[in-house]
Amino acid sequence: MNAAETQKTADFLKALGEFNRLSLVYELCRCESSQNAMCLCECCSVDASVVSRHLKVLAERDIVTFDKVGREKTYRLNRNEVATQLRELADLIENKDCKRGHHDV
Amino acid sequence: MNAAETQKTADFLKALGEFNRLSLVYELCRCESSQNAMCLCECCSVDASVVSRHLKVLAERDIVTFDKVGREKTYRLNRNEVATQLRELADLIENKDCKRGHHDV
DNA sequence: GCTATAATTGCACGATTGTGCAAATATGCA
DNA sequence: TGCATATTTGCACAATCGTGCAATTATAGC
Repeated sequence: MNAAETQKTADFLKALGEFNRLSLVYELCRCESSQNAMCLCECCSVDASVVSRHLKVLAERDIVTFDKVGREKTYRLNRNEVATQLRELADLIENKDCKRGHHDV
Repeated sequence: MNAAETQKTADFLKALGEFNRLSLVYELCRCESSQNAMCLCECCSVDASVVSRHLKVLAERDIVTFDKVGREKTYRLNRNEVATQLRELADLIENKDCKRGHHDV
């Protein structure tokens, strides 16, 4: 596990590991269709600018994707990608394959 | 998903979502046996006090457990618990069961 | 064109966080 | 008892982060 990969995984987890951002993810999880930011604002009681910034962080980590329709941006959760990343980490931690190779740097 | 649960999950992810802490987790992942903090220090180039604090955070979130043997504390990764939490989140996000219940607060 | 709405950006602020160093504490061993 | 080693704690500091507000940009509709 090199440093760059570790950093990338840490950034991914950190993006999810904040209350309002995780709330946004849960909110998007509940929605079958894409949602614009104004709609998502309602799920966490913060300013629209804050939601905008949180969504940007989530998008940077590929946790959400958006389409621009008119003046709105509609966001959707990258369900498969996020779930896959979490499961890969779970597999690594549960250790299917790394117990033997001690200190194989 | 109530606020307390959301906060708990966010705290768990935040604990994993820091470079040196995740490095410690990976290091423990590589080790079949428990490791004391001094040994773990070697995997991230920071002061022993920093490692001590990071391990405390990981222990608070039940990511690692420790035994005290003499003046040493030996840490081990809670593989199953951590993997389970990650998989549960993955399942939730991939949405086996919540798509229908819109706004079921 | 003008106005209303959606979203972003700049700025400021307080809170939290990661860190190193030195001191303190705890324990093993001679 | 005294010294060495493992770990924690107190302190300080810089950096990051989450936030609100006001201003700005982008776009739809009149």
